[in-house]
Amino acid sequence: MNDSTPSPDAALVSLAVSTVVFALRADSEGESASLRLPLVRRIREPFNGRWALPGGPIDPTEGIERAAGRHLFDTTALSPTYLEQLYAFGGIDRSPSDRVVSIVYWALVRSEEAELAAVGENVRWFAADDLPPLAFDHNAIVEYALWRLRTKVEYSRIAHAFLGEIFTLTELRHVHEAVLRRALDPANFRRQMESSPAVIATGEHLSGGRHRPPRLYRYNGSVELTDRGPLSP
Amino acid sequence: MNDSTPSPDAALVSLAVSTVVFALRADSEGESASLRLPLVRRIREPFNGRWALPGGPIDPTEGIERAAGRHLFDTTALSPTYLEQLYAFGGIDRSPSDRVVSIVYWALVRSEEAELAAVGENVRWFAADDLPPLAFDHNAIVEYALWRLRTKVEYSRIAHAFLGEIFTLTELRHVHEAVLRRALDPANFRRQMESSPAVIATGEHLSGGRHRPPRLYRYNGSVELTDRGPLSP
DNA sequence: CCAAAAGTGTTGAATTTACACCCATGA
DNA sequence: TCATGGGTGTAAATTCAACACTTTTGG
Repeated sequence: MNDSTPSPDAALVSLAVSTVVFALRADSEGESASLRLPLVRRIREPFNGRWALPGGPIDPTEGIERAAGRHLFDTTALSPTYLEQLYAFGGIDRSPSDRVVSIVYWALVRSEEAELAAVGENVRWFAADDLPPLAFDHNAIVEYALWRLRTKVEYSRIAHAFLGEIFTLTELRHVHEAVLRRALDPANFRRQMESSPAVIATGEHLSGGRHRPPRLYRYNGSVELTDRGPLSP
Repeated sequence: MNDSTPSPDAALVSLAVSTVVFALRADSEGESASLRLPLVRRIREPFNGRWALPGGPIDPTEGIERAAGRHLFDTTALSPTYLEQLYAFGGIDRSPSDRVVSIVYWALVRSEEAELAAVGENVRWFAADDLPPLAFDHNAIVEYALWRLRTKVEYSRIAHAFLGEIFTLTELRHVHEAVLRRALDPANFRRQMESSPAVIATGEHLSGGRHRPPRLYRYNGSVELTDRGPLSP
C-alpha cells in the first residue's frame, strides 16, 4: 500500500471472499445439537463437482465484508446474525490453476434462519466435523474457523447469535455445550451468565413446557456482541 | 474463490501488504522502555510526504506473509523475530485515488535488530502512542495492532520475541511492563513464568551487574511461540 | 404425589494478589 | 557494611468446580 500505482502484475493475483457459516441443528431424538455448515458445489474447474465454501470475487464498489455477505446471500439466501473476518489465505499453491488470495469470513446464523436457506442440488448442509474432501484448502479453513468459534464462545457472548431475541438459560447452555462438545454444570453456568452484564432477565417465564417454567432472558444491547476487529466502533 | 475465473474487474482492486513493526527502546535515563515503530515517507500521491506503514504490492510468485517480510526488509532492512497476520482492510474509501485491499501484518523485532534498521530521510522510528497523522487509515491500523500486542502479551509468550536467546526474568518483566504500561509484582511474575513450560533456567548467572547476579533463562523451543493463525503447523 | 427440569446454597480446591522478609553482590 | 535488586514464603481474597438440596410445574 506504500506504492499507490498497481504493479503490472496486479491482475495476476485475483482476490476473492469466502465465508464459513455455522448453524446449530438439533440432533434427531436427542437433546444435543450439532454444528452444521452450508457448502456449494463447484460447477467449473478447478475442483469441478467438489463442495466448497460459498464466496466469489470482490466488486470494486463494495467493501470486502459486504462482498462476503452478498455472495452468501446470492448462493444460499442466508443473512447471518454475526459476521467476522477470519483470515486472509494467500499461499501460492492454494489453487492449481491461478493465484487466488481469499479473505475468509466466518458467520453464525439462527436455526430458523438456517431453515430458510436455499438448499438444492448444488447447496447442502454438512456436519461441521464430518466433511468430505473439499475444494482448495477449504478443509483447513473450516478447521480453523471451528477453532475460532470454540475459543471465542468461552470468553465472548457470540453464542447468543445462534438464538432469537428471547431465550432461556438452558437454551443458551445447550448452545455452549453443542459448540464445546461437553456438558456444563447448569448451576455454575447460570451464575456465570447472571454475573455478566450481557444477559438480562425479562421477568417473563416460558410456559407450556412439561416442567417448571424457566425465566426468559434477552441480550443487553448496550454490550458489544464481541470485538469484531478494528472496524467495530 | 468459488469462481476460479477472475472477473474482468479484478484489476480494479489492487492488493497490497503492510506491516506494523514494534520494537522496544529504553527511555533515556529511566528504567522503563517504550514501544516504537518504523514508518516510511511516501514519495508519491496520494498522501505524498506523509508517513506510512512499510509495505507494497504482492508478487504473484510469493506468499503474502513472505511479501510482507520482503517489503519490510527492502525498505528498512529489518528481519523480525515474530510476524503474524493482523487483519485485511478493504473499505472502499481507504484510498482517495484507487481501490486498495491491504493485508496487514504485525511484527516484533529485538532492540539490537532495531538498531540495524536503515534509518534515513525517508525511514524513521516513532513512539507508538504518539504518531503524527499518517497516510490512509494507518493510524487506526496501528491502534488495532497495539491492542492485539497488549492483549496477546498477557496470554502468550510473544514477549520473548523482543529479547535475545538468553535473558533474565527481570528483563522479561520489563518487556511486559513496557507493553502493558503498568508495573508488575516481581515475585508473582517470577512464579508465573517458572510455572509455565515456556521458559527454562539455564543454571547460569549473569555477572557484572551491580547487585546479586540474576539467573539466566532461555526459551523452551518445543513450545510454540503462540498461535500464528491457521498455517502454523 | 411423582418425575423432571429450574433454580439456590455450600463447601473445598485452585488461583490471584499483596507484601513481608531473606539472599548475594559491588562498591 | 550497606544499598539494591534477586529471590522465597505466606496468608488473605477471589474465583472455580462439584454437588446437595429446594422449588415449581404437568401429568
